[in-house]
Amino acid sequence: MDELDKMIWQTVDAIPYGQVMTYGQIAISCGYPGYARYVGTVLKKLPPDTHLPWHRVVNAQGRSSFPEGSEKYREQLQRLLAENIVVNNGKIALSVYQYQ
DNA sequence: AGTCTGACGGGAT
DNA sequence: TATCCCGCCAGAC
Repeated sequence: MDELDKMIWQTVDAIPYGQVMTYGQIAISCGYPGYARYVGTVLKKLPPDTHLPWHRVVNAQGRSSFPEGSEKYREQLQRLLAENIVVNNGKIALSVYQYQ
């Protein structure tokens, strides 16, 4: 799955500022439908100091997949807000911010 | 080989 | 809208 890992990195790296993509959507665009969970495991392996915009990846419900209240959860929302993305009660309007 | 664990998703209720 | 439940898939044991 090393090739897939690279494709996922590239896909995430290509998400424009101010927009987001879902795990499942990334898996599909990489040619691996059904690999949403794997996208998550790949992002989890990223080094803490990565430059990849991992915060632009949310789940199909338009929410952060980190436990509410956790450090990562707050960091992701903070980064999204910094990109002028509106977050209502932890929810992001995919109809507005999802990158196609 | 069997079981459990996730940064998941979708359908049923 | 909110749970709940089940299918999904690689990886760690």
